[in-house]
Amino acid sequence: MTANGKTAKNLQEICVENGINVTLKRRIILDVIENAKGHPDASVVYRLAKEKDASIGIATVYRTLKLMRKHHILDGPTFGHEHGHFENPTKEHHDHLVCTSCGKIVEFHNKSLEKIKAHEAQKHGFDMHSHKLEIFGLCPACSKNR
Amino acid sequence: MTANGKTAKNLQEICVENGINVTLKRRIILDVIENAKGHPDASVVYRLAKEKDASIGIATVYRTLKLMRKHHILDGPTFGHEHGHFENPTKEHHDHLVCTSCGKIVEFHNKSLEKIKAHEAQKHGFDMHSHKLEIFGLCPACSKNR
DNA sequence: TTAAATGCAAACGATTTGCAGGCGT
DNA sequence: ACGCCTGCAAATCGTTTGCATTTAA
Repeated sequence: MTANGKTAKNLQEICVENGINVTLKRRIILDVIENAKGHPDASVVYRLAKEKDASIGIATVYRTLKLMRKHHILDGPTFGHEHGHFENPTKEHHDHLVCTSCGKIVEFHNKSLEKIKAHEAQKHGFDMHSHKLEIFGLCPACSKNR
Repeated sequence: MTANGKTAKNLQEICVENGINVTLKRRIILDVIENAKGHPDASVVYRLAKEKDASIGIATVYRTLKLMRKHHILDGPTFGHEHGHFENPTKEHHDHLVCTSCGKIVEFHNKSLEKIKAHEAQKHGFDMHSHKLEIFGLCPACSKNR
């Protein structure tokens, strides 16, 4: 947030600050992401970008997304925790801190958090049967190495 | 089967309650998951299961895990967004209620929740850069149809 | 001119599926 | 005997990479 209370930076500006060369294709991809509803995946971005510039290839989309991740400009659930890890539900519920650099996972439990989850579900008329919270960031060790 | 529904059930019991045929191979896989440290993925489960029964194939592991997910017995990333969805960090954060029956998604925002997230990250020395909370259950409409 | 960026297609790793054989009831 | 369960290998899906070409500073 800036002093005037508005988030002023767009993705393109953030890229420039990070020394990323914002090419035409990359600009199109960034535009798509900024204007996309919800949480698009690579194929959605590809489709939307292709509507604006039919010459864009899927590889460029992936390469651009990866570049953004590397600079911590974009991130998302599966970034840093790529595929199918499972949880044993017979253990007591806990939430996760996930290090996006080394993959380290720290479990924690917070009663107030659980209460709020239940409350939000009830508030929207949902019959909750499970929930998952993941917090992504840098663990102390990786944080130090920057 | 457990005498009362309150004491800790193991995965095998939960399967029986769900009408799942617990075969020898499946029992081995369930054992592995219950005793595994941390958050194993399919290949880890496969490796550990194979130590107990060398004839187990990777396909059986995947089929078993999928079956568990279908019955909401195992929780995994597959529950929500399977792969590469990402979030535009310039937008305001929100959490999700996901209906496991019809797929409906309701977004919500809760300031206390956000505070607790930040607090937990800080408490464990994590430099948080994103987070995701998903609450799974039945939406009002699907809840009514049961 | 030269390094970075790109498209295409092949490669890759994780997961799924078709099929033929096995097992339990 | 019948249908569920399984292993194997091939297929599929999302993602990455090698290479030749294009682009832009």
